[in-house]
Amino acid sequence: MKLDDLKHAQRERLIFLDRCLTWRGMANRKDLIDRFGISIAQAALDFRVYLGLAHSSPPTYDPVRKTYIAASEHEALAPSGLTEAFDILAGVDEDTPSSALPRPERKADQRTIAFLHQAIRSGNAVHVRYTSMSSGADEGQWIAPTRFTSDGESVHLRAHSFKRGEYRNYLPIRIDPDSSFEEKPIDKPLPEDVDWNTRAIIWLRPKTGLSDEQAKVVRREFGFEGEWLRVETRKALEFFFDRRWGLDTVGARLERAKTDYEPI
Amino acid sequence: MKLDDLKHAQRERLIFLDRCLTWRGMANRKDLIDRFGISIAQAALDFRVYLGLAHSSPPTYDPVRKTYIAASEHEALAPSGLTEAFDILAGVDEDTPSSALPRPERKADQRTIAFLHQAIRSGNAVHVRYTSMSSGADEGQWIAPTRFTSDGESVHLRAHSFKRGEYRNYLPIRIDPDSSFEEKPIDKPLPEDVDWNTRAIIWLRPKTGLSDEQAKVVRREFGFEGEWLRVETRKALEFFFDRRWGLDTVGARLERAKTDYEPI
DNA sequence: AAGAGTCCGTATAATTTTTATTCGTATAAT
DNA sequence: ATTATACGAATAAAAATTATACGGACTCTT
Repeated sequence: MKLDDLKHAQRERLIFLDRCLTWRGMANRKDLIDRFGISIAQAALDFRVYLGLAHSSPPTYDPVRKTYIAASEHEALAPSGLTEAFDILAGVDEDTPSSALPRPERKADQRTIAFLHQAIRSGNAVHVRYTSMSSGADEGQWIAPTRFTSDGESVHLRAHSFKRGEYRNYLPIRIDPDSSFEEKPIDKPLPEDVDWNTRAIIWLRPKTGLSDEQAKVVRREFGFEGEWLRVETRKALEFFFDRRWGLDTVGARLERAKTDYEPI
Repeated sequence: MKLDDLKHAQRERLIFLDRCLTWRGMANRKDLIDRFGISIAQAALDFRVYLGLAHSSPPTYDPVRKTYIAASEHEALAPSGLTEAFDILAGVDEDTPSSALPRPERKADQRTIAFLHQAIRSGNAVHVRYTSMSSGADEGQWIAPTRFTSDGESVHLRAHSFKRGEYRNYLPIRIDPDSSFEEKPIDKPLPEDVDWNTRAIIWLRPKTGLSDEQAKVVRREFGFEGEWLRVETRKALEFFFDRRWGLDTVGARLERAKTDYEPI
């Protein structure tokens, strides 16, 4: 019996349960009931299924505290990062501001995104008017969108620009919603998107100048033991890396050691 | 009939369906089947329920393209931001690197987090050894944890420091996993966490020096019409704001106009 | 020391959700 | 014409979930 053998709904519930045990170290049927709106009986069944799955380090019921307590050597069924599981730890008050810092949410026009998605699917070129920060609004141009990407901050459109003769990242929000979005087939095959199909392996190390003690903290914080932390992405996204990881700020605690490229 | 009247599982499916229609502009039963592992029959039922709910702007079936197409004035049942719905647009290839830039994942020790969570729940003080970046490891100290917070990058612990006599934000990863985590009741009531209970209303405007044209783009990008963008958070989290929003970088396109504080 | 409250557990039947299966329609591609 | 792929609808069977009732262990209050 494995987690994957279960139906989607129950699997979701058990993963939630697993995270409660992992990060809170405790769990109740009530947790499941509150989160998923199921009955007590079903929550009890879920617990029993969970106990069946967690044979390596099963939680135990503590009658004094009236909860299940995770084993001290608890092994998560579906490992998760702390950031990912933050909602499990954060108490939610409806009225007051969240306990999470609000993120800069980029807006986007649904219709525009749907047009672009459509063009990607059909493999057509599409006509858009694009405003770049530097050169201002253009007169309209044909681009061949290939996919959406994300730098963690906002969503980008990866597309071949016929004007420039290369692949570029576009911000959908800067596409005029009143563009024609006219589609046309691509006459000759596009060149390969080399940067997309190149793996960028970035090796990071604690910033030069940190004391040994500090470097040790940084290593622990980012979870690497040896000299370097290895991060893998695509060359096409590498441009966003330094900003996303804060390497360009004064308080940076990591710096690049080297970068390897290899075709995918 | 409303979305909230449904059971959790079906609601999840309809929200997914809603997002497909919103951002892709199209949806098939197959989308539901692939995502949730349900049967064709159930997917068909879900579609019918969705059509019943979306009375204001129902999608229509296009027999030529063999899909449902969102109405051009489609109104989302459960509005979502583009970032949030990115996974709906991103094609997932198992083997190749993701189309999203990897984020710096902070590690954390599960056992430590569980101890802290426990202390928060019971309202006890807890003994920890903390390593700060500036002053190095300490000899151990008592803190009274109150809650977890998040700056979007990593998770913090909000706690009253007896040593400093004030509330502070701690990084759980910097707590020595071999701390005693001994608990003791708090003898006299803690002072109020004023910064936590103060609302910080931050007013942002397009950065001085941008052209009118550029300012217009910034306004559209962050979704505000008037002079300012209003963002609300807690004073206790304000310290992280500028970095999170990139206001401290050279390429910043927003700047603070003013900040108002009011008790919550 | 007794009683209330809360968590747990089990078990049954009733209900709801989901599946499996079959049949029929429309469109496009070969 | 045939095949393939979308769709819809209807049925019975299977599975998941609920409602309900019962009992045990522990804590807290009276």
